[in-house]
Amino acid sequence: MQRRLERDPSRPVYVISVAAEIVSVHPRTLRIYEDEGLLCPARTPTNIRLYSENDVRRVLWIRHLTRDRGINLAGVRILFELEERLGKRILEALFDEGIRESEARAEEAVRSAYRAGPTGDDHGKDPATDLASTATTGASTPATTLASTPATTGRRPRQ
Amino acid sequence: MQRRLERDPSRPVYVISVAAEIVSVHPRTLRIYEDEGLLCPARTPTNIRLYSENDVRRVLWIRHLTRDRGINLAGVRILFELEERLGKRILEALFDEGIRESEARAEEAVRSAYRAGPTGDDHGKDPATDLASTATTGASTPATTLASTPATTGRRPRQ
DNA sequence: GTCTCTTGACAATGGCATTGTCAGGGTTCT
DNA sequence: AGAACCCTGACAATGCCATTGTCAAGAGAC
Repeated sequence: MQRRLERDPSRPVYVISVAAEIVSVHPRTLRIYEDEGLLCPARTPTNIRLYSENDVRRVLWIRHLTRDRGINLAGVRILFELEERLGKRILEALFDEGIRESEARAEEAVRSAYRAGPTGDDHGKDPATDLASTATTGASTPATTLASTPATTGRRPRQ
Repeated sequence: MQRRLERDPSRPVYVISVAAEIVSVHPRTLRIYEDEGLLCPARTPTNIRLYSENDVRRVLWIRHLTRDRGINLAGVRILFELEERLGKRILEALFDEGIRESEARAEEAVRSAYRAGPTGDDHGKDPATDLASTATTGASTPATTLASTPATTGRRPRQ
């Protein structure tokens, strides 16, 4: 049993309050992102959201695009759509600094979350063991920086 | 002397009031688009804006993206930037209906403007004859639907 | 000389993003 | 059982953005 598996970035581990704290947003905001089709965290069999490290990265991307670049959620959705359809790497090529920055912040955030889990870091057994896999996560998630759960592929709540 | 030249879509012909009427926006809006770096119409030697058919198309694209798709100007700017850097054709591939629609509307608008010029359609000699070419228009404009004046290449007023 | 254009500024309107809260009900863990 | 968290859905406040509109002072076009 290798430790590598526990660090799988596509593995859903964070409950919404933890994820929200990691990326410094209100849980409400994460739900909104999901409603907008920008995010699609896994769910437990009992319907509780679980965010992976990739999900966290994705959220940080959204924050970068909206807060730093002034793009609204509709624009972010289009960009993610483009990323998906045109073999990824589109945003990377364009916003190198942005990526580096976002990546660094993600590293930092996740790391600090590992160090001290103030709310519910280790609340019992591994939440990822009994995963629903209900979401549209196609078991793939090959991309490096973005990717994770391609919410844009699944249902599109809003056009 | 062929009529073709007079229909060159990259040829700056419309003064701001005419262009604004063609695309059904306030002249103020066109100036804002320019300030935002989304548009870069040519200028006469005396500094008066002249919009080409491609410029008009570009504005219709902006309107489509903002009004129909809900994307804000920052998002539009990013998309145009991507179009430029990644060999064009990006938005086309993604929004086929959108393009068709926009194109149709542009055709319609320009055509109707040709039929009846209410404000100042043929106000004297050809405005394009004494063109400044001051703008960043690189004499190229090879792309079909979008292109025209790649404002994103020039000065970037706002980051 | 009159009309339109230029820039720059200010303002009003409506819409979006984010945060926040409340209610009613389910889940997890002690 | 009880506490703490999650779920959905709704409502509201705040602040920012997009668009339209106007005014002023100056210059170009006919």
